Amino acid sequence: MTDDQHPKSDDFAARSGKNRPKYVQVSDLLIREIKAGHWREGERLPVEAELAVELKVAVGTLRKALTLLESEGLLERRQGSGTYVKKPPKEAAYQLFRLELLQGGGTPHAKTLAVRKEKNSEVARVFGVSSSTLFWRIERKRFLNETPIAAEEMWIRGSHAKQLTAEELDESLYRHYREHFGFWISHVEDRIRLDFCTPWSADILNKESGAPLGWIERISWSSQDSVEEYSRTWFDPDVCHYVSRMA
Amino acid sequence: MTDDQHPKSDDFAARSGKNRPKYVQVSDLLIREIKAGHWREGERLPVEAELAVELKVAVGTLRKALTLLESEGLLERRQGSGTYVKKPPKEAAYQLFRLELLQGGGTPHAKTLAVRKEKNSEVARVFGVSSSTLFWRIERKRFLNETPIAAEEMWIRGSHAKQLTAEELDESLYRHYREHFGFWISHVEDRIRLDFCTPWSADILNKESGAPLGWIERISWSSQDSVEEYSRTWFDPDVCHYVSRMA
DNA sequence: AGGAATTTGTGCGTATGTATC
DNA sequence: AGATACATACGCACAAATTCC
Repeated sequence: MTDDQHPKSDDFAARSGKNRPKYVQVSDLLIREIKAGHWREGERLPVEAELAVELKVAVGTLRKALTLLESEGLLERRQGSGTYVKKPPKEAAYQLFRLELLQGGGTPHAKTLAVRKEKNSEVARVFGVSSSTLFWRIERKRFLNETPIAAEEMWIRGSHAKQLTAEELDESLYRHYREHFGFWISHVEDRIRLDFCTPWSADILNKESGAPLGWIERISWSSQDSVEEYSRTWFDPDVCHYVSRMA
Repeated sequence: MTDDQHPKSDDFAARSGKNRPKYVQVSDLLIREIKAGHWREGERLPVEAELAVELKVAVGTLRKALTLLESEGLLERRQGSGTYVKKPPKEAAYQLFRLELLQGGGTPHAKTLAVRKEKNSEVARVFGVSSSTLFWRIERKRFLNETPIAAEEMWIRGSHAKQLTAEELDESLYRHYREHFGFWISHVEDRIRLDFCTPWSADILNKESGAPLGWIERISWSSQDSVEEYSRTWFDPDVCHYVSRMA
């Protein structure tokens, strides 16, 4: 870290074309260190006093950077204990799942029905790649408290795995992505429409063909803002509904 | 503000049974001042140095309190200018509206059909009040780009107005609440289900009775976490869909 | 247009409280 | 109980943005 109190031409500022405050530069530096694997998930960082000396900044400045990173979810700070690299949320497996039983709640659960590699020009358009690109297509049946509630098909980039079978896929695909493919979903966009039972969904949901269904089309992005998943979920409106909270 | 650096028995701590940090006490104090109308919306607060002296805290401590209040959306701080009491967002009229045309987008627009005062025990339960409480019930027709897309009925507390007619209600009820009733909606929860055209909704949406419809049940809270609105929206799935983004 | 005054933002350093180990 | 580590609090100097003349 450069020691000019109000930097005007250090490395980062020069590259980014901006005059970023020193505490932001420090936080950027720490982000790079963490992503480069300098500290592992869950590992404790050096204590503030040490790190401040090492980076040649005042403790207060370092603290501001650490606080910023904590607010962004990359670090966890515990008084009396230390500052830790935060693990991607383990319990967040179903954090982005928005279906609930009509009476409220329910524990999500999924069963993989089929996995195959294929091309799909419509899906390729969503991902913004060439229509000859191969995707993994995964079909699943979803439950809340053992009640079948939805049929689902999803696509991810074929490049993530050479082989992929139903057996090796986790309950939570999001966790599988993180632990086996090295990325994780940070935000999604859902469109909820109305559709009708096809023979496929009727079979899975045990409904008569042609009955009305809720239909969720989801695009999922990684924290780098790249599209990493596209999915379609047909849910049975007799047993569940979609819940959305916003501020 | 008490001047013990690490307060152990000031007014607030005594009342709350906790030892709150001084900067939190300061922010609590400022919240009370603002709510009491000591400073109006948009008005500038005294400069940091003055306010710090007045409250008998260090400037840094005051700054931490002000930063906290800014993060909570009560204040706005502008370098070189001052610290201002934030006005509730004007442009947020349709911020919480989540229906879009199937092809995407569309400008929201609403027409009030009927307004009347009535009791409704089901609605009273949502508000958490006695079932004999009177509510205003407002029926509206919603459009996107002049296309009729939804029929809506909503309830608000009867106590907000003695009289209320369709003519005096704004396009945006949320704005009307803010400007005439003195509260505003800060967060909502939607449940999206499937329903079918009733004679009423069929008439408004120009559909045949019994056709499937999307159904949104919404509970809206003010920033004080009190339920202030309950609404039901039936939307035509042939022309629009519900969109939800989350991180 | 431009410079001075004002006001918040950044940065430094230190002392002490409080939670954890 | 003692050592360690983060949290709070104080105060000062200067930068940057805004305002005003």
